[in-house]
Amino acid sequence: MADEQKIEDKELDEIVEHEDDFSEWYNELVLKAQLADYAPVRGCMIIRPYGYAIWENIQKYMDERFKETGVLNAYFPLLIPRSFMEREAEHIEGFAPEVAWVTQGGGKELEEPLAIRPTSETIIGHSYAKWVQSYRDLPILINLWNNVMRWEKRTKLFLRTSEFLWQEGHTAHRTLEEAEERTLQMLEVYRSFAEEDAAIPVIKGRKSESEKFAGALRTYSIEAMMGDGKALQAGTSHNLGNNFAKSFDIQFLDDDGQRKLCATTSWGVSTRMIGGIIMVHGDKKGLILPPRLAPFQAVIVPIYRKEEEKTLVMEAIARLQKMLKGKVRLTVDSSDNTPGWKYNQWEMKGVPVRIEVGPRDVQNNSVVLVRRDSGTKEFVGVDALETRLPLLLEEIQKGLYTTAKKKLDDNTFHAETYEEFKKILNENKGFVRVKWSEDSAAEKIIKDETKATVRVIPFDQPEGGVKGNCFYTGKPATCEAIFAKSY
RNA sequence: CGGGGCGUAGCGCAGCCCGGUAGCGCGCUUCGUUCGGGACGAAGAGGCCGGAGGUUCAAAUCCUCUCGCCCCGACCA
Repeated sequence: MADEQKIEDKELDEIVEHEDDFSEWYNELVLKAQLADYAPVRGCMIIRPYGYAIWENIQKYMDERFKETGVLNAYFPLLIPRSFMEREAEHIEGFAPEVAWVTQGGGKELEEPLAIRPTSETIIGHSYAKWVQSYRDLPILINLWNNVMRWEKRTKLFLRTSEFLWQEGHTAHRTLEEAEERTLQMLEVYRSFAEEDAAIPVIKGRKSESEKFAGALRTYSIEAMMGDGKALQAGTSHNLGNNFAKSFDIQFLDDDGQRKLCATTSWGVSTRMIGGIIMVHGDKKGLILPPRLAPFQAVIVPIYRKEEEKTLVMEAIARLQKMLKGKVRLTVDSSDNTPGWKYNQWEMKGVPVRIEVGPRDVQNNSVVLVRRDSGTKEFVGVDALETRLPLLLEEIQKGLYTTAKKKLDDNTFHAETYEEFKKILNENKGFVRVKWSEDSAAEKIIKDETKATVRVIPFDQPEGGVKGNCFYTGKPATCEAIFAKSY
């Protein structure tokens, strides 16, 4: 009887098998790993310290990369006058349905409603117009770390919330070519961040007409494959051409004496990235964090029976902490839970390495290292730990990327015909690569019938151009595109 | 906005059909024994049963109206 009860409780407590119900697995994991919690206001989320620490690491690595390219941080206001929003026709059309408006202030109806920013292109445009007089004022390279609000109809923690944190970069340039170059440069920053720091392999490419940013000339993105085969847009970079410069009158006098319009760009990555990390690397035991972004890269679990043992073990741990300080982000779980409980807890939280220190280890002057990704155990002498642990973290970082890359490759299929395309979508989970004629009407029909959309038109195209016909329209293909269901 | 589920202790739920002093598990507190893969015993603390109206001697339970949340679709970083 007692045993039966125990088994039941254990099952209750375990996360849903993630193959069975990926969505439920995801929700439970976010809550149980204490990354985030639901907020009192529908669609909003509370990011808890453990989740926020991941975001801080993301910020740190991205910010370094931005600054290397000459970008500086600034802050722009949360509230944007309605008239600003309406200046760029496509922009307001695209965003109108999801803007939240402030209509009252100080107990009085406002003369002009204020939008809570869904993105800052318009208010940026207003300032850039003031700041730019001469070609000597260009380029302007600014990034904002802020929050934005979009009244989403259906929300999911980290992936799509009404309010989310992100960075939005906004640049202004002398020529269209320079803007294009910057757009691609930032896309490459995103790729390198995703692949090197988040260990998420991505496909770089261009968005289709229907998927591009409202008001952009061209939108580029990095697309990642989640554990259930769906696509996640992990970052976007937009070449806005002269569109916003026209609407906001961002002009300068060039060295040939001509007044010219600036070309602008914008680019963003959000807390959605955290959702991506969860869905790419997580397993049935919980989260697996890439060492570079993990709040704790290793957790020390002390093991002891008697008080004397405890003293010895804790002393040994204090020495380890001292030795590893500044080299590895470390935490010690000295709570009075049992070791088994701690193992499970920290596996749930995705800490890359567990360090076990017990009486036997103290006696041997060694520790046990356990990898979160593979579960592999190794015994390491205390003296070797200082060099071995950082190396192990590097191995895990690479291993996570390699595993994810293999999964991406293995689950990217090719289809020649629409029949084949539908068959793949029914029987497999993943991306389908096809020859494509970039026909927007056809894209809409395909979406209605299969829920799959053009995620990206990869930069990586066949040499010498695409030969053959579109898998759907039969017209001559203009590119190869990747279709998938998406978040 | 459509379809489906659900609001009872911090969390997960039972009780509701058939009205009669609010229960279980986890967690929490204290003490003791434990501790190398989710320990055990004992003693405790904790609830306007989402809200408002009704019916009734009596409502978590029946009726009406509301509010909120989650999931699935249309919209999206």
